[in-house]
Parts: sequence; C-alpha cells; structure tokens
Amino acid sequence: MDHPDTDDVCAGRVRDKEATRQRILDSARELFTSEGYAQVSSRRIAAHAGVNVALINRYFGAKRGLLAEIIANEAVFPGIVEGDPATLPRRLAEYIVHHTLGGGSLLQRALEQSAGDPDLWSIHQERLENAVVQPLADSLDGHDTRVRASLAVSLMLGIGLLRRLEVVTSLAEYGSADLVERLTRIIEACLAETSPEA
Amino acid sequence: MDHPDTDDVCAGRVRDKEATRQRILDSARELFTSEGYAQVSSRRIAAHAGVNVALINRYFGAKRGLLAEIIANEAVFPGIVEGDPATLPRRLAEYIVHHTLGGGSLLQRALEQSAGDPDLWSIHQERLENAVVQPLADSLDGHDTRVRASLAVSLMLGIGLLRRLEVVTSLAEYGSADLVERLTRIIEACLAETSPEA
DNA sequence: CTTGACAAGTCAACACTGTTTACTTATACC
DNA sequence: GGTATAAGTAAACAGTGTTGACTTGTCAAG
Repeated sequence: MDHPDTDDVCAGRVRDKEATRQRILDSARELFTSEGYAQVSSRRIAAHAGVNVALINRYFGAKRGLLAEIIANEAVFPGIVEGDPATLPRRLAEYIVHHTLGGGSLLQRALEQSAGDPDLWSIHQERLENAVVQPLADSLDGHDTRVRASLAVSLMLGIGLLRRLEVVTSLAEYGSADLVERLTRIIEACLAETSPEA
Repeated sequence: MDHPDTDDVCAGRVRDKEATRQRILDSARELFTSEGYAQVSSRRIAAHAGVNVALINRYFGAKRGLLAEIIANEAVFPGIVEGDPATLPRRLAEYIVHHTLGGGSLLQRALEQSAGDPDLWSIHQERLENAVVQPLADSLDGHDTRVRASLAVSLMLGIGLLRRLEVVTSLAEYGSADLVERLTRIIEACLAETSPEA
C-alpha cells in the first residue's frame, strides 16, 4: 500500500534543475496537504518525486524550506477584504464556515500542525503578518486596526485548531446558516472600533 | 551549559518504583513547560531525572503517556465558571489577558505546540472536551450551549496560538484594561444565546 | 544466615528522522 | 572528441522514540 510512484521512467530522465525542483515542490505540497508537515519524511517526498533525498537540502536548504516556499505561493483570503466594509464580517464568517470548518487551507493546516516546531515559527510569523493580519487591518478604519484584526484572526485560527482536534463536532453539526449568523456577530465584535459599554 | 543534574547521588539510591515514577514525571513537566513537548527528548528527561531511558516506556508506555499524565493533573480554569453568570465573560477576558497572553498554562502551551502530532490529538481532545468545553457549556443557560462554549474556547486558543507565534505584539502592547473590555464584548458575543440581528 | 524469586533498573540494539560529505555521471561547450 | 561543470547519487552522521534481553538490588521463606 506504499507509493513508489516515481511519476515517470525514473532512470532515463534528462537533467533539468528547474523541472526537478518543481517536481519536489509538487510532491511535497501534495503530501503535506494530505498528511501534514511533520508526518511526511524527507525520504518519502524524495521517493514520491523520484529523486534523491539530498536534493531537497540542495535545492531548498532544509525540509522547512519546502514548507516556506509552498506557503509563500498559497493565497490566503481570496479577495475577501476587498468589497463593502459593512459586510466584511459576514464574508469572513462565510469563509470560516465553508473553508476553515471544512477541509481548511493548506496554510491553515500547516500553521496549526507545525505550531509546535520553533523552526517553523518564523515562516508562519511572516506569512500571517504580511498576508493575513496586515491586509485585514488595512481594510479597517479608525484606531487600533492591528488589534482588531488580530482578534478576528485569532478566532479564525482557534476555530480551525479546535476543528482539527475534532473537539467541536458540535460546530460541524450546527446549521450552516445559523453558524454564519453567530460568527458574523462575533467578528463584528472583534472588528468593532470602540467596544460598546455594557 | 548542559544540565546533567541527576538531582541526587545517582548510583546509591534505593529502588522505589513510585518515587522514580514521580521523579520522571517532575522532570518531564519541568522540561515540557520550559521548552515544549517536541523539543525535549526522552533521553534528556531520563538524564534530568537521573534514570535510564527505558524506564519512561516501562512506566508510561511511551513519551506521550508522560504528557497525558501531566496534562490530566493540570487545572484549566481555576474556578472561573463558578460565580455570577452575568460577569462570566469578563472573568474569561481577564483570564486570557493575565494568563494566556502572558506565559500561558502548560495545557495550553502543550496543546498548541503538539497540535501537529496526531499521536497527541486524543490526549488534547479528551482534555479539552472534559475540562474546558463541557464545564463552560454547563455553566450556560438555554440552547446550543456546546456551540457557544466552543466558540469562546476557539477564541482563547487562537489568541494563545497567535501569541506564541509572536505575531500579535500589538495585543501585548495594547493596554490591559482596554483589552479586557474588548474581549469581554467579544466573549459575550460568543456566549450569547441568540445572536442579535444586525 | 543463606537462598531464591521477583521486581527495579540497565544496556544495546532497532528502525527511523533530517542533514552533510564525498562521490559518480550526464550534459553542453570549445 | 575531450573536458569543465552542473545534476544527481550513495553512504554516513548524529539524533529520535521504542524494545527485548540482560543484570542487580531487595525482601521473604527455609
């Protein structure tokens, strides 16, 4: 039940640096997506790509370099922050329900799954900062945009984390429409410029 | 700069199963807390406890057994759900600001740091379910208590996760009082029985 | 006091990980 | 055609968690 798929006739192949690099990258993305970063070994990626293990470190420095390059090319919010700011919370809520609760993006899975490895922190740090928090903060008006954006992102990440642990089957069972409604209210509270007094 | 501290005269020690077990447990808790589960090897725990590596597997089945036992004896909400339900959101907000944003509990750190290892999922799953989500849900009135509790827990976990990645320096820099106020509103939205229409 | 038995503790090995070094081999240019 | 150089490889290194066979200490029975 293993996958020795070398994708091609393995020995008789022209030597093409760029093509080999891409093949490793594709294999890594596929395996990381389906099994998670920590669960896929360098040797398995190499075998899947029909390539020697040492090439991973030759072309990407280390295993973490693979993840870094994959994540860097992954879209996060596909055009959610653009559009009417008034309905931004609802769009984010729908994104959570339809993407984070189901499958979830590679970025998110990778983030949650590798949050324990300090080696990978800097990767996620930069990516979250530049591709998630900052764009969201920029789409807001008023003061404390960074804080408000961070709170909303926290919620999204936390839901994904709980979901991954399969603790919140209740969320999955809950009606989609109702959940979107609830999340919209919560995200509005996260993004609110001034917290209304009790 | 290493720690060969065997804690005692290493060779001339009486053979006491329970004492040895406890010493391993204490060493593991100390190291896991300060460096994280994945970063501490079995051999280092054994050396720190002045004990042979094999005893870890003998007494705890595997490394994950150590974490399971440590987490099981760790208090999560020290009596937060008890008390006036009206001010529960504020108490949770204060807990987040003073514990999650600062250091964070061992449970939380362990959860975030080991969320990538499927071997550990079941541990956190059970613990989160029984010691966090369920008690919080039980303290709520009305319908959908599980969903509402899960949403609040998601927020708490997400904030801890972002904090760990040091993305949200903005949250740490933000005034404590203001942050508590903001979080109180958000948690109220999470725990609200019926989401108020826009 | 001596002798077993059994538990407590040890050692060496296993299969695996990511990474590196020295090596071979194919390609492209003169 | 010969050769420099890049592409690709094999083998080893140090590390991980885990396991089974082994030694050794302790304590009760004869």
